[in-house]
Amino acid sequence: MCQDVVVPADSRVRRTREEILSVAARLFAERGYAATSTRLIADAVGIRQASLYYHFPSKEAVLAELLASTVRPSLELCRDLEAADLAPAEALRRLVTFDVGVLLRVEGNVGLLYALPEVGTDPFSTFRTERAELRDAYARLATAALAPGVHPVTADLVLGLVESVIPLRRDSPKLPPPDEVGEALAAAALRMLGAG
Amino acid sequence: MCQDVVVPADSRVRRTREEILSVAARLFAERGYAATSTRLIADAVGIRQASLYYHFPSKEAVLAELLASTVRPSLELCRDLEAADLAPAEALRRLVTFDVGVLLRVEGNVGLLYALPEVGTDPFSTFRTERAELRDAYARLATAALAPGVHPVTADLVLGLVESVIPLRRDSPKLPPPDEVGEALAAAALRMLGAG
DNA sequence: ATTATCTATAGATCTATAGATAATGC
DNA sequence: ATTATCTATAGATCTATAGATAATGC
Repeated sequence: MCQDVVVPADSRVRRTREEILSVAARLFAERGYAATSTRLIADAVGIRQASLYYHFPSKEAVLAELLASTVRPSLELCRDLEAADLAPAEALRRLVTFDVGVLLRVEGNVGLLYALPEVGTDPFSTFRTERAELRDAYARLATAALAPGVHPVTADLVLGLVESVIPLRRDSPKLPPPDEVGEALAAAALRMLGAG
Repeated sequence: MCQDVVVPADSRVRRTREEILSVAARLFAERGYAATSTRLIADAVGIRQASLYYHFPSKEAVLAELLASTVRPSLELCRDLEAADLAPAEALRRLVTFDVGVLLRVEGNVGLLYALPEVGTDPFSTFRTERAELRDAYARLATAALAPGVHPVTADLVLGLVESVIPLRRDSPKLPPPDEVGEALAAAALRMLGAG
C-alpha cells in the first residue's frame, strides 16, 4: 500500500490546475469547445500551450472534469430529498431553488456547457449518464406533484424551465438577485404543474 | 436594369444547395459548428469538399443562412399577432403552439443551432439582433398576460420554456405528437403566468 | 457557352509528445 | 531530487483558392 500523494490546497500546481479549469469553462461556454484551442486557454492562464499537458492528459479531460463538477451537487441534493420523505411539491421547490441559485451564481455561466453539442459524443458518456439520472429525478418529483387533469408531459418540462435561466442570464444582464429569481421560478414551476 | 437570374425550384444546383443546408444543419446540431468540417459536410452530400464553395462563399455563410431561416417565420407570426389585437393570453397561446410545433417537427432538431456558442461571435450578429426581437415580443405578450401578484421575471421565462422542447426532443425519444405537446405547453405557460 | 463540379495545394492552424531547463522543498 | 514549466516539433488536420474538366441546356 502506498500513501496518497498529498497536495496542499493552495499549492502552486493546484492553483494552476484550477485556473486552467476556470479559464477553460469560461472560454468553452463563450466560444464552444472545438473553437477553443489549448493555446487560447494557456495564453489566458499565462503558461505555454504544452504546459497544459502536465495538468491534464488531454483537452477532453478538461471538459470532462468541468462537466462532472457541475452535475454532482444537484444529484446529491436529489438523493437527499428523495430520502427525506417530504411532500413532492416541497421537495421540488427546494431542488428548483437550489439549482437556479447555482446556475445564476456560478462564474462564467458554466451551465452553458451542458448544451455544448460535443458533449453528445463518445468521450463524455459518463457525464451523460449522470445527467440522465438528474433528469429522471426531476421527472419523478414533478410527476408526483402533478395535479389531476394536467397533461403528464408537463412534468418533463420542469428541468427545461430551470435551465432556461442559463440563456436568460446571458441575454438579460439586468436580472433580480439569484434568490429572488429562484423563488419566483420555483413558484412558477409549481403553478405550471397545478401544484400551487 | 438587368433581369433577375431565374433558378427553377428543382434545378440541380438548387437541390445540391439545399442538401448542403440540410446536411449541415444536422451535423452542426449533432457535433457542433467548429467540429463539423467542410469535408464532413461535403462527404455527407456526396460532393468534393471544394465544391461547397461554389454554393457558399464560406462555412460561416452556411450557418448564417440556417439561422436566418429558423427565426424568421416566428418573427412574422409575432408581428401579425401584435397587429391582430387579440387578448394577450390568446396571442401568446397561439405563438407558443406555433413555435413548439415548428421546433418539434423541423428535421434534424435544428433548434439546437440557437444554442451553439459560436453564434455569439461577430459573424452572426444579424441573427442575434433578429432573435432579440423575438425575445422581446415574447416578453411583451407575457407581461401583458401576467396576473397581478405574479413576479414579473416570470414573463421572461416563457421563451425558455418553449425552447426546452429542443433538449426534450433529443433526450426523450418517446414524446406525444407535436400538437399535443404544443397545447400542453401553451396551457402550462399560461398557468405559470397566472393567466389560466 | 455556361454551369457545376473536380484535382491539387497553399498556408494556417491544432493536439500532443520529447527532451531540456528552471523552480521548489526536503 | 522532484516538480513544474519551457522550447521545439511531428503529424494531422482545416478553410479557401486556382485552374482544369465534365455536364447541361440553348
